Amino acid sequence: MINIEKQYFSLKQISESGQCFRLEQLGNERYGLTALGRYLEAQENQEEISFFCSREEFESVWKDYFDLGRDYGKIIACVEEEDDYLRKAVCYGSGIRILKQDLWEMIISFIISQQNNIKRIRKCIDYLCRKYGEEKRTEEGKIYYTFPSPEKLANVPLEDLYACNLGYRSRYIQKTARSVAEGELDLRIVQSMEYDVAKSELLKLYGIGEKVADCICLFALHQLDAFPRDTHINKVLERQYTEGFPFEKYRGFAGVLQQYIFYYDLKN
DNA sequence: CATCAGGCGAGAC
DNA sequence: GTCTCGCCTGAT
Repeated sequence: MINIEKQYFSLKQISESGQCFRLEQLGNERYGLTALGRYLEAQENQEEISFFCSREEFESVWKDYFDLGRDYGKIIACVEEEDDYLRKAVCYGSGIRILKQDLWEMIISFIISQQNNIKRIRKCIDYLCRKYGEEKRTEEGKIYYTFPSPEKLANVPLEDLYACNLGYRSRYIQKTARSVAEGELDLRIVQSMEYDVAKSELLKLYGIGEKVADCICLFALHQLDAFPRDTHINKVLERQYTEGFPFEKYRGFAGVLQQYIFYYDLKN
């Protein structure tokens, strides 16, 4: 078991912020995360978070996944004094971090997210994993399912995708899975591209537009300049930033601020 | 019963 | 380039 001081780190807020759909609350302070082909349980109280894994696994996998090498206090400190709205937002969601999630999983997850709510997105992804993912078992006997590969999803008949309640996104998922499986887009190469280049490559995939491409850049590629604009964010920008959001002042981490704003708006 | 959820592609202009 | 429209499904 590994204990982490809970400064700028809240599993509850990360889970609720809607960037990760497979981090679920199991009990009052207990969380389960399925990611990177693994399963991790964690416990969170006021002061600290306990990870139930070895020191080695924590150091080699989860430390990077949770972006623990970055000082989010420094980002929060950059928020302008006179921007009351943003100061309230970062204060309210100060435990949010931007995770480094799997690229393929984020591509499909955020295709599913369009015109959809978090509860149903989770349900769809869970169903896809149970049906087409690989069944695994932890040492403690917990059964979990990995995220299905591009090859696997490419071969699922359209009607079976519809049966997963994916709706019109079924066609997007099938076409995108086939594009990736056939090597039209090499995901390993996308990982090392500049933000603008990676985004334009993602936009070529069927079912991926501006908003979804930015979500993928932010939550998988860790391109912190990506600033996904959904209906909520657009309303906030119209309401709070009639002169325009000061992107130039927050270069290099505007996407993190987007998450604070999204979360604050979602919960208030 | 209507409306809306973290949009997108296709077609018109 | 910009605009409009239709789209699966479940919750309210």
